[in-house]
Amino acid sequence: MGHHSCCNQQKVKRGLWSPEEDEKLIRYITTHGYGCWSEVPEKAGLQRCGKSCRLRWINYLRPDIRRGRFTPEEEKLIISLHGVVGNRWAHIASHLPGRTDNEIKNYWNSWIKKKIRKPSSLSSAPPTNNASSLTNSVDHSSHHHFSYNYTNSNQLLDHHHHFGGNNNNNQDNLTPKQQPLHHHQESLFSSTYPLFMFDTSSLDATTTTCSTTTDNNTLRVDHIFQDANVGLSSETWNLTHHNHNQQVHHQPLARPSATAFTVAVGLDATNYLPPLIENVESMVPVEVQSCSMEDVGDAATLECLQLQRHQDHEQLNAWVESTNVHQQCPSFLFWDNVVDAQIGGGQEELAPNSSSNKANTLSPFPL
DNA sequence: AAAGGCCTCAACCGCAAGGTA
DNA sequence: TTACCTTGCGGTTGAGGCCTT
Repeated sequence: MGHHSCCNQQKVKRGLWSPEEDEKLIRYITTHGYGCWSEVPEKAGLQRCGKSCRLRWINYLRPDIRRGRFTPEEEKLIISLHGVVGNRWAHIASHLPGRTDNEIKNYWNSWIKKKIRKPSSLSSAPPTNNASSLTNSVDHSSHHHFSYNYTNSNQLLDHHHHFGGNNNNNQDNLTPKQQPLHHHQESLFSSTYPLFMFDTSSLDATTTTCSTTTDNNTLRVDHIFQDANVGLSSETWNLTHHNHNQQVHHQPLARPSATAFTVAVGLDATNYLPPLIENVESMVPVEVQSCSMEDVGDAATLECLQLQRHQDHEQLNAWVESTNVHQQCPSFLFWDNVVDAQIGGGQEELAPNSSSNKANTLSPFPL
């Protein structure tokens, strides 16, 4: 088994840490800090690699670590966040003070297994998927594709929405086994729904819709946004961040073939979760760039988002009209209550490029 | 009581990104 | 520009404890 470059010394110890090692590491870190982890083992008198020391400290020894069972609140938050960011455990952990990504990851994996093995607690639909299909779904999300294979697990039925340029792939085509999905959605959504603005130009039937193309009866859906307890603080939304995020690495939010999902703005500022804002912010420049909305510009995008956040549909419609966003980017689509529409049936066609510009203006989905 | 399966979680591995010389 | 190093992240493994039969 290969070793890391930092761990290729013969004397490096592996495996569980002894109390003595812990004590050495704690003593060293508390007195010297950990400027360079690669130097820590030597200076602390440990026969470990720096990486191992770092992991031990971060996941176990640091003083602000919080151990013990997850509270229901934490659990809810994890579920919600996982639906938003997928397997980005570090990101999720940033919302849970004292919890580590490793802990959350372990918890999630255990939780998944537990739910899989308890089909009786799941939906009325008979189980049609096994653990492997679920594992696949997790793998998808780990690549930040937000492509979830929804099993019959009620717990795992993350809220999701489909984006249709083609209603042939909508719910009408679902088998009876798949249709109860909306029931789960309803139970999992709260009353406040996020609002979306995204580019539908690159969408196609195979990548954007609620389809039945995957293994067995699994429903594969591009997951955009699932939890309503996600808000955007206007204070945090500024062009500085925006510009910054244009330079940083963007995690793709859709499959590479469909750079569809751009802006998700929560409406409930009271449930503001700071790190998610970063996520939201990071989505915007991608679309701004891809849509060639130079004339609309960053400031206008900001304005748009803020209007969305305040649910000021009238002003937002005015904004849409004034900026000629439809002409410049006809594939942009705005809507709110997308979730509501999906829950409520959502069988209407989504027509981002319909003859009427109204179809692209801000109006409840479906249009 | 014993054995086997299951579950939890600490730790490791590989990879990618960022920094720097 | 490139190579190397460090750090951080997510996936995976495996030891040990717990549970079931």
